[in-house]
Amino acid sequence: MGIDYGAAVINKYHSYIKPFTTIFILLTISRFDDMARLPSRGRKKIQLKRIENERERVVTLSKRRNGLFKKANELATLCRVQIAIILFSISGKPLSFGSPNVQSVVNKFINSNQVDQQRDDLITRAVNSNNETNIQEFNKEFNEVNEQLANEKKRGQMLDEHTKRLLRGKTYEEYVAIHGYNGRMQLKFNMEELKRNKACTLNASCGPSSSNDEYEVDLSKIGVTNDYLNQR
Amino acid sequence: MGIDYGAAVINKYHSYIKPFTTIFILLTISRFDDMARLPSRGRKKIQLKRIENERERVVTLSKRRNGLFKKANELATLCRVQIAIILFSISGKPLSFGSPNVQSVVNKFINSNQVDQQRDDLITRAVNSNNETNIQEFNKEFNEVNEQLANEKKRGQMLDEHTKRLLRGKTYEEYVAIHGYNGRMQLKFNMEELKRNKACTLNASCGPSSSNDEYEVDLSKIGVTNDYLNQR
DNA sequence: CATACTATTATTAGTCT
DNA sequence: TAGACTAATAATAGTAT
Repeated sequence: MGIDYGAAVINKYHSYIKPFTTIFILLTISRFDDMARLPSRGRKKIQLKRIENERERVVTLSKRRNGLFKKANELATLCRVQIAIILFSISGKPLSFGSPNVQSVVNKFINSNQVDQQRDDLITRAVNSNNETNIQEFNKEFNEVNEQLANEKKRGQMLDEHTKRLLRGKTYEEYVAIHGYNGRMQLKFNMEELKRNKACTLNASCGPSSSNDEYEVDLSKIGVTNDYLNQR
Repeated sequence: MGIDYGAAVINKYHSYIKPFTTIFILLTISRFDDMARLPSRGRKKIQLKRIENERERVVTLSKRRNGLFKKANELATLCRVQIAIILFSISGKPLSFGSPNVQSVVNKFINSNQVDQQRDDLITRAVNSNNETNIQEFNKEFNEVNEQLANEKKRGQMLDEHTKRLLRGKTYEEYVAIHGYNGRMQLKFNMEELKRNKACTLNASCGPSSSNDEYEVDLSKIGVTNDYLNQR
């Protein structure tokens, strides 16, 4: 941010600017046509209260729900915790997220709160129909990473082969194993020498939980409003 | 951001700068002492995988849990929707957030699902019956592949460095570009010669590296998918 | 409905207390 | 375990498609 337009570079590297210095900056700006015309349409601060316009409210719900579920997934991944979110849209639709799934988390929660077991069956069956962790999305990401891995491996092999050529058919690891390595490798290399020497020509195919006490979060300290707190 | 330090004002109001204009800016900077001395200790990007260090993991859980609950409260307030979050901490403690409260949201969820189930019981059950196992296995496998990728990249870097040493500071690609390569590299190499020559001593950085090589996986869309939305 | 864009605001990783 | 702090990264309001 700010890097694009000359002056911002100063901002990025401000820590290198000496104190009490006067600086002259010559800025030549070209092709600012679009920017000169652009109105300010970035994010704006909003009040933490119900959004009156319904269209806006629906869009905000959609966006923020996605953000919330994403955060929940990150939390589950980073900290390996079980988490479930259930919410109802404006039109009353139930939406949920669960890691590993809503059912198990809700069950565990109810059991830990010693709620009667009769409900358990209901929840188990009901939540089964709303497991929202998305396998297809996982598949996609998984495949992407796999592809990256394949590319890296290919590159590694290429480098391996190249190194082998240089080390007379041995891998770097093999070379080190044979010639010893005490944290400092005494290798000498002269490329001209190497190129003059015709005796050894190498080619490309060279072979070688158990607590029941519920934890209360102090909502007032994380920015949850008093109004909300009073509702409880 | 960036407004405080003079230069950034330019950035903020860049939309008012006329096209094809040459501008002289006189910037007088004072009291940059602190900034000049400050080390970089801001936020850093992290990988979306389990945090291995337990201390770190617990702190992250605490911080992000607060952030998540705050977001949930904002969503409930802005859009007037009912929402419940249940999560279990690393030690197994149940933590929850509910607006208006967890129990009512869970109950409503159960009831609405009972109705739904009468309609598409068979299909949803069939689709979801094995979700938990699949997701867990996927997570595991995904992380494994990610780890492999990290290792391969690290190995690639190591080989790169090694190759550079052999090729007098050039990468394999650079060397090929300079000396040509027609599918068969005519390289000569004499190891004895190499070992006798003492002019060039190479350092060993071969052990388990602690370098933060960054491999980036964009998981931004997990849990925020069309498929998810279409299921409703 | 979702998505793309951009300039903002919001969150948070790392560190220290 | 919980705050404070800072410099980053991440989310998103408003807009258009």
